[in-house]
Amino acid sequence: MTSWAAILKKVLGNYSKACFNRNSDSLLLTAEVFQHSLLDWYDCHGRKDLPWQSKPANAYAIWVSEIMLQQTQVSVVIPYFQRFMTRFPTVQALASASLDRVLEHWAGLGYYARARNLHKTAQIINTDYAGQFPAQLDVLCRLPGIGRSTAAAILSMAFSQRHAILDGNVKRVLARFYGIQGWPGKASVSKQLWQLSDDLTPPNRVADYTQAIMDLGATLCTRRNPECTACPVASACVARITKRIEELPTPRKQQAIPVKHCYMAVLLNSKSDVYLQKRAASGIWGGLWSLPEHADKNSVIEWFQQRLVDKTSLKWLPVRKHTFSHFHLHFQPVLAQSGQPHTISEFAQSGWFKPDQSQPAMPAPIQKLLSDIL
DNA sequence: AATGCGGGGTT
DNA sequence: AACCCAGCATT
Repeated sequence: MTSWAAILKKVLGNYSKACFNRNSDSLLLTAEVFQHSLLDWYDCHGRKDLPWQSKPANAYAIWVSEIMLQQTQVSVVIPYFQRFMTRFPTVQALASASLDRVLEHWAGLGYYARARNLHKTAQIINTDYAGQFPAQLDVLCRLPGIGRSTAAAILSMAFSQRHAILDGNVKRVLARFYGIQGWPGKASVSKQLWQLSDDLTPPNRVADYTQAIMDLGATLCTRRNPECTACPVASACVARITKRIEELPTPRKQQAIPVKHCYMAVLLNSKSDVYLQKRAASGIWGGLWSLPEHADKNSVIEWFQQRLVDKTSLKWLPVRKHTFSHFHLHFQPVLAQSGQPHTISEFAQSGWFKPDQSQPAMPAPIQKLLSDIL
């Protein structure tokens, strides 16, 4: 008897009873009320001038923005988006650029597989689809870096196709509105939320609706201290009615994250260029340029000795800490100046770089280290 | 079904 | 220090 529909009927005084009388299907009815309330709110308070919003819609810009916005906040994305679109204004420009150039424009955003997938997908669209976005959900979903939610977002916002999305904002809004318990990463919970998102997605104004429900989650229905007093659907929100706003959506069970230790070799030549290696394509900082990494002290010392740097001239700098989503990294930079030009060939690509330039693409903590010490 | 993958922001 | 954020790919 605490079903959502029962609660809704009790509290839904301010939305017209005519709606209830007109249709006996409470779910369908609810969807219509929800859509109308949300779209009215969007017309007054939604965001309509983000850099990737244009009339007519630019599918390329929407795609790039959607990838950048994965696990990344709007305010962080905007300057990256501007620079990226200036340098790669079209899918053709992106497809014909080198991966290194793309990564340079991504450095600092994190989740670098997104940039590699973006580049790969640009080439696929350019060659297999004549530069035009495939406008079918299942086709889009097969492209690297595009999952169900991102595909639905592109198709709804760029092509006005009716598809439901389920990003972090929508998960939070729906988990609260329907009082759905359980971590949304769990398959059964995710399945429920996808069903509800699809139930609510309207056949008309779907582009506005998609933006509206994300705006609601991003600006009012925030993780902490949501502004329920300004929310267009607050009167029917189960979490609000049952005072469970702070508990929903259920957070994932957090486990202690490990600390990993390593050394980073900072080798300078006579011109004070720094020696960098290109990292493997997969794993942490995949494809980026970074300092030679060593697991233990002996390994660093040996590495420097091979380059004619004596053990006694090494400068052991203070340990620096960086936190990833799944582990802490404590790394100690080891600084030395080499009298000789370095000629030993490596498995990885390597070279000397001016530390004060934006090239090549470096991880943020390495960039920070070099700017601090050089 | 669970894990790997960054970095910036907030509290 | 803990937690969050316009997810997806891999295993």
